Amino acid sequence: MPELPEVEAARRLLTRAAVGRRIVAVRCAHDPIVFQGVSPARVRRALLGRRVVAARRHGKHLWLELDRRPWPCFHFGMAGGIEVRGRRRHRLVMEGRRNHEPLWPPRFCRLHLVLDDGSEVVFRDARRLGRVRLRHDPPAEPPISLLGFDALRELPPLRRLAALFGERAAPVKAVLLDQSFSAGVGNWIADEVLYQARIDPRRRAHTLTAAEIGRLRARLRSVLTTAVRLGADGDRFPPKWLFHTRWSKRDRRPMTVRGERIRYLTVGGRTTAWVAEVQR
DNA sequence: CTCAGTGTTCAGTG
DNA sequence: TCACTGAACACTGA
Repeated sequence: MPELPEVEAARRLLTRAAVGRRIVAVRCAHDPIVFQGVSPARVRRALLGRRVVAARRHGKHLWLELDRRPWPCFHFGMAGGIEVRGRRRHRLVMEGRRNHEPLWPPRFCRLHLVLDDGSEVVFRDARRLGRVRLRHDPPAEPPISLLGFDALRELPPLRRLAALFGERAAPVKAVLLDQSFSAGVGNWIADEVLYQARIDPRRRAHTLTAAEIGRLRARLRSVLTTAVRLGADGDRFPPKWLFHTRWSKRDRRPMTVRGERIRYLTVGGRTTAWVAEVQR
């Protein structure tokens, strides 16, 4: 379920588990879709024996900086994630594992790394919408070079953000979802931020007032920092968040905890939850 | 059984 | 050029 907070949680997990470690074994599925045409042999050659220097992220893209290039770059698609098994303890980030599923490596494992302290790192992706690429200079190469500002670390100052919105006629939600605009914002974050900022998701971006953009910016920052602080664990998100309606969408009358009726429509090709009485 | 989905890309349309 | 639509990808869970 990967948007920026989940990818950031995975980055922090990798930082703890893998940075400073050497890769002593590599198991790689033969999957030209997930691996973007790169053969398992090439992946092995790139990773085996390397030391991990850092784990980096931009938007929803994550990569490992190694002591020699190329470096592996990950995108989680709709259902991908990183799992780590420490020497002693199981650690599980993204995908909820079914109860009583003792499997290791986990189902849908695409890439399996063993590190020199005995811990293991797995990239898993049930739907195969995720990607693993090898890059010599990730920030300078696509797809990462095509991304806009990282919505967590690089949120532009109000004036600049207003100027960027001023150039766009598309619905504000579509603009937020555009990764070449704000990298890392996905469907639930866009809905959450627009709800909290009280802005109708269909509003054309260039019609937003300075006050509205100010609210949008403040809510984007607070939603992201809160979600990251809570380890991207939706169960711990504040009860007032619209996010929780994701799980009750099939209710006859989905409501927020404030008793607001939630409506659904399609904006930017995506299902959009919103509250008509609040968002203008 | 059917259908939508926390994402992206591409072809086709207006 | 911009913006939108639908399809495709492959699987899960409601």
